[in-house]
Amino acid sequence: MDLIGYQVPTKRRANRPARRGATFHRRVEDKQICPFDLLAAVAGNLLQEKENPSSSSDRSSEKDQNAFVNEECQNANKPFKVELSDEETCDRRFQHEFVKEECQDANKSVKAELSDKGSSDRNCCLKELPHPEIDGNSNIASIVTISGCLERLVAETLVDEKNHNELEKPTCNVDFGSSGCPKISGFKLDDDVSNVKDGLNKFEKVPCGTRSEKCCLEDPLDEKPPAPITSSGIAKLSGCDDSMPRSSLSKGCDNVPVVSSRDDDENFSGCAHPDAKTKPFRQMIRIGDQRIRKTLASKYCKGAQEKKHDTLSSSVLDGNLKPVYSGMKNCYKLIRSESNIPFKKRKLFNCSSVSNSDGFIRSGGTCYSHANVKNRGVSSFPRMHKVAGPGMSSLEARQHSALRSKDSHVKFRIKSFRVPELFIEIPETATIGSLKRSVMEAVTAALGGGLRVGVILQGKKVRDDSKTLLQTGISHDNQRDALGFTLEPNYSQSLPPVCAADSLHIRSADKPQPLIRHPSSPAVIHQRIQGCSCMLPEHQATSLGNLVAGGHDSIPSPISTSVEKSLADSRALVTVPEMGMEARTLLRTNRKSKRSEIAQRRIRRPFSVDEVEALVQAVEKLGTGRWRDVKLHAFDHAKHRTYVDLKDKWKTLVHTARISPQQRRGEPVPQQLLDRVLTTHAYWSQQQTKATAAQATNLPSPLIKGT
DNA sequence: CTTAGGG
DNA sequence: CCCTAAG
Repeated sequence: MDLIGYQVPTKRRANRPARRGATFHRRVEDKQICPFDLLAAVAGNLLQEKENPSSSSDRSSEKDQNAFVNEECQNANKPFKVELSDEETCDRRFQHEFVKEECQDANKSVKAELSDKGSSDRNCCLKELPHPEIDGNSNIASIVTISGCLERLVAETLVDEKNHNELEKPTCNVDFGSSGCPKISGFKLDDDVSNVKDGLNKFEKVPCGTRSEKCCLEDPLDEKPPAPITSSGIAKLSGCDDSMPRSSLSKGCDNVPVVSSRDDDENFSGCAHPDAKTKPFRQMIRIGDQRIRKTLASKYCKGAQEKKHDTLSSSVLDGNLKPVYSGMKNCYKLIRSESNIPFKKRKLFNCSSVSNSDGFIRSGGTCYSHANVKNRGVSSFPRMHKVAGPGMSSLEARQHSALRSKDSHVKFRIKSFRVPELFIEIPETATIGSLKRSVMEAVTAALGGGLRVGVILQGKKVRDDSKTLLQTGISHDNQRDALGFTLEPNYSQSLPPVCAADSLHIRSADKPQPLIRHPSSPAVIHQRIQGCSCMLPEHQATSLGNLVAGGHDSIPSPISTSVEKSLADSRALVTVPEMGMEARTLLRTNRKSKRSEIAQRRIRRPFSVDEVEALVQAVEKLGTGRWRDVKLHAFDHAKHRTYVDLKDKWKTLVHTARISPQQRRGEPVPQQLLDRVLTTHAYWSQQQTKATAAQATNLPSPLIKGT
């Protein structure tokens, strides 16, 4: 479940369903909307829709219009308006809560300390954003999201061990951000570690997926200090919205179905209490994504289904997990977490998604690690790597954690890089084997395509490779908070591995639901299966079971595992991005860096000789101006080959045929074929000319004829 | 949505 | 491959 990374919206074209999506994205980008906001908005919409199903369609368009407009809530009139005054706010709050829980035993006064900050922050509102895709698309076949797309690496800087505070700081600092609240120090968990551990222990047992949430808190880079969850805060929250669909977002501490509606206030507040919090919080954390998904799902599913979800989630989560916590925060948080990708979380995602066979187990481990991290995270980083455990997939690149020394050296620890998200679209009728192969291809392509590392500082990409760290400003502590690494795919991939069979569309039963997972990519939408909601439980359970139980045996290939997971995931809740997929990785340290997102281009798939042959044959028959027909005749099954692609290929073939063999690159095309290309091209060109001439001649006037 | 072309 | 203008 956690596998899902964020999804980055991709631009799509022709076959690609998603031009609109692209537009959407652009808008987002243009507006500089932050992914989180977007996510929040989406969540909000979903929720809203849930509440007002009838209006959803109408609204969608409306949303479209308004959508990203606001960095603030412009839609005051909207029934469901949630605003996020501050992205960070949410996080803070979230963290804050977290902290509280953790610290409560210890009697830490985090709350108090943080409180001042908090007042303003508390309002976490989701803006209403449009999620165009949601409305529109629905029929997407089964797309599997293999992995989270972005992997972010976070560089952690460690402080000297000497200074305990320092150690803690990294985490805290990050969280708090440059804003630098001294208060953060209050955060120290060291003392409390033991207590925390207890909590963590539970945590550890939990399935990995859920855990990721925790990471958020830890994520040094992204997170800000939690806002105090003081009563006022709570009040605010509730205040946020009457309209706010908290219910959907949050579930009470109890098992109330997410769907349930607005009774959250109580729950919410309840959560606030330390007692309740602890559990709730954790649960919530774990549930994280699931929760969200559930929520979304819930919209579509009514009543009974909801229960299932809950059940599911609980079962999945170990039973202990209850959907707790109140919603907005959670949702938001979740959203954010993904977007922010606390590295820890990412890690989880990575493991699950990308990792191999033991993926799950592994991820479990990861989670574990998270837990550990948490404990230590606060206290000491060193352990982090432990978490990774032996089998991290190749995908993960671990690095050293860094301690900043006083000397001029800057050390970084990169927990892991994630493999860009992979999307696979495959017919439902495809075999598991083909699915595995597809995944393999996708992964291979992704890895083989080349990745590059990007450095992000203070939310900005550092493009000048010649600058020194010092010049860049990385040498300072404060800097580290803002330092991030990204793995940037050189290409985007959309795998049509199973292209042979076109993807089938989702059955009637399924309804796609769009979710936005990835904040950074504004328009990521996932599709969910309506029926799915019901199914979710099963799927999840199944998936988990499989993972847990079967993990290894079924592990033929790492990829397969991940795929399966993802599959399960997708089924469960997940949404699948509509279109293409993008793979990209992004890391950003500061919250604002989210924007950095890149639309990726489709993966390059050189034409095989067979394809060229088919193309030539089709063109010989149909001519050069009928690419759509050519596509239909010869590449109807190859989803990844659009008529534009065919046209382009023909263009290049003609060019290739005209140049000397020495100048040709790539897989050599039989000269014979090239000859046919030239012949065909010449023939059709002539035909075209003739036709034109004839037209001119016949229709207009003799004048042209003369010419 | 298709074509046609330039990038 | 992508992006766009045009039809």
